[in-house]
Formats: sequence, structure tokens, C-alpha cells
Amino acid sequence: MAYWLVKSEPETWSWHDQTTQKVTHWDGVRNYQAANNLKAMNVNDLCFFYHSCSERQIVGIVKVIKTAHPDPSDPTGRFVMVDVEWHKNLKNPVPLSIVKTHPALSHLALVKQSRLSVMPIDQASWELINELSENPL
DNA sequence: GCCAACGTTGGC
DNA sequence: GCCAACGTTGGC
Repeated sequence: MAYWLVKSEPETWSWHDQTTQKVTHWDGVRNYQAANNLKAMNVNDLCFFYHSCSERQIVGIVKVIKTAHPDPSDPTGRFVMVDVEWHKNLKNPVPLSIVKTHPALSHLALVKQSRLSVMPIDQASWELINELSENPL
């Protein structure tokens, strides 16, 4: 069981869309490092759902229900997608600004590698972010 | 809307 | 295989 964080632009695919539709292909990833992370995902892994651009906060959690398979939206056939399912809403969104101020989270790719759209989250960070959602500072 | 970071492409 | 030019992402 592993933990991840995936980014989406709310203008393109929002948490509201995910809540309404429940099950989706996580397609459109065109970066090898992000694609490698997709390939490392297993069924039942959990992913934070992060709104980039205008919002910059973690808003929910999705669960992996199908491992990496070819992304038909990629004409080159090189990239993959996974299938995810709505899992839960966060009690309170956790903004990037809070993640950045927390020393225990400063190693996350969310902070250090802002352009990466799919990244692993270690268990301690996963639990801490959930705690920050339950009990905001 | 701007710009920094960084990934990709293509000429050599 | 190097690197300049270019495109894209995402934070601010």
C-alpha cells in the first residue's frame, strides 16, 4: 500500500468533477518521471487530489482501481494512465502555503519540484497532511 | 499575466 | 552526444 499525490488544473478536471463522476481515467500525463510514478501504482493505493493553478491546495483523496495501461489520448503510444475512484473529501483543504511552512514536509516534490504532476508521498507525510486537514493550524 | 524551472526537440 | 532554442507547467 503506497501513497501518492496527483495534480489537476481545476479548469480542466476538478474535484467537483471527480465527486460527480466517481471513476475516471487519469490520463494526459506527458512526463516520464510522472509516468514512471503512474506505473509504480498498485490497486488500492491512495492519492491526494491537488488543485494546481488558481487554487493550490489538496482537496480530496482518490483510490487506484486499475494499474497503468496505455493512454489512448497519447498519439505516440508511449504514455500510460491509471484508473482512479473517488475515495473521500478532505475535512478541510490543505493549501500549498501550509505544506511549505511545515518543516517535516519540506522534502516533498510538491515543494521542491513544482512542475511534477504525479509524485510519491511517504507514510509520515501522508499522515501529517491528513492531520492538518482534520485540525488546521 | 509574468516568469522561473525544467523538459523536449533538433541541428550540428 | 552536446547544447541552443523552444514549449509547457505552475507558482506568484
